Amino acid sequence: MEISVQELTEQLSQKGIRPSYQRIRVLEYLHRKEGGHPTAEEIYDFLVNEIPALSKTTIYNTIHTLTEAGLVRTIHIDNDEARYDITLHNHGHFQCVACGSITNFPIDIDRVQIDELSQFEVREKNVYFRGLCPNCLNPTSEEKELLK
Amino acid sequence: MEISVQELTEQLSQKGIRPSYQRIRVLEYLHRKEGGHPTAEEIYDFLVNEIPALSKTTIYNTIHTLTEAGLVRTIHIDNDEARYDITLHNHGHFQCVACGSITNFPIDIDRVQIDELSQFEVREKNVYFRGLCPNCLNPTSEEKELLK
DNA sequence: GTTCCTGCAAAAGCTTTGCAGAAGA
DNA sequence: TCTTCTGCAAAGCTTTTGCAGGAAC
Repeated sequence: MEISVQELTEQLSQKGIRPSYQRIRVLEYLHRKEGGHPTAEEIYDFLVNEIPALSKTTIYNTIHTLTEAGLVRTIHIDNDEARYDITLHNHGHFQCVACGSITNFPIDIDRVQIDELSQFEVREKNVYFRGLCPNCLNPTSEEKELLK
Repeated sequence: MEISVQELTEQLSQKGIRPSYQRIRVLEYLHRKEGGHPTAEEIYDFLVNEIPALSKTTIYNTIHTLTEAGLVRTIHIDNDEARYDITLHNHGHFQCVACGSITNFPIDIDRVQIDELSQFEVREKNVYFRGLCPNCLNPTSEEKELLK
């Protein structure tokens, strides 16, 4: 389901964020790539085609703003690059250690209450699994060639 | 409970890792700091006192070796620095967004099975919560002074 | 003798910071 | 006019890489 520019503008305004063109485009990109966990680089590479003067600094600025507002979630699953996604609940991230791909999976973590954390204010819950994805477990004969 | 050098040596040998002095000391440090989630810097700063010629490269080399062997777990809870700990099961990590401290909490994640991941080989499960720790939620009057 | 390990120096690469100009209220 | 935002350039920092000397087997 496409989200309209108007809806995005409202989302930003409701959070007290000035709906600049760059911010709308970043947010729109993340909505379209929902579950795709793009890196800052990927967001930049795509948007710079439409906004030639775009700076990577703006990507970082924007992501920080959106993250603080709770519209975007930052994923630190490995050490290479941070990844970003619009905020979704009740799902975890699986990263393949071979190909690096990230897959969402449902997990009912939002309902989990930890007695030992009763004195803590939990604002964000992340579940990261790592291992091998089906593709890397059973590569096709063609893929096996490439891996040689 | 202290772990002896002999036990550490055996742990390494069993994994096919040559039990060099540096590796034993790193592993020993992580055992002593169990649940303390030290950074590479902290490990280095402590051990360089006893091994003056120690290099940070060796810390990284050693950590990688120990991680691959499954003796150590790497924690990427934020973007600043990786943190390391000896492998423990069934616990999650809570990081305070104010003071940065990391607290372990028990969570029965190892038993969790996700139907959607039946085709995946899950090797590692991490649970990261973020929020405010009790100390930062209710700072003492003295601490409030410091924050001004 | 050969393989593995350590550590120095330098490089790599993501992210942040400083700052000036532009845009918006 | 004053605040906020963007983007260029440079810096910051953790981690990795190349390589040579040394240790272990």
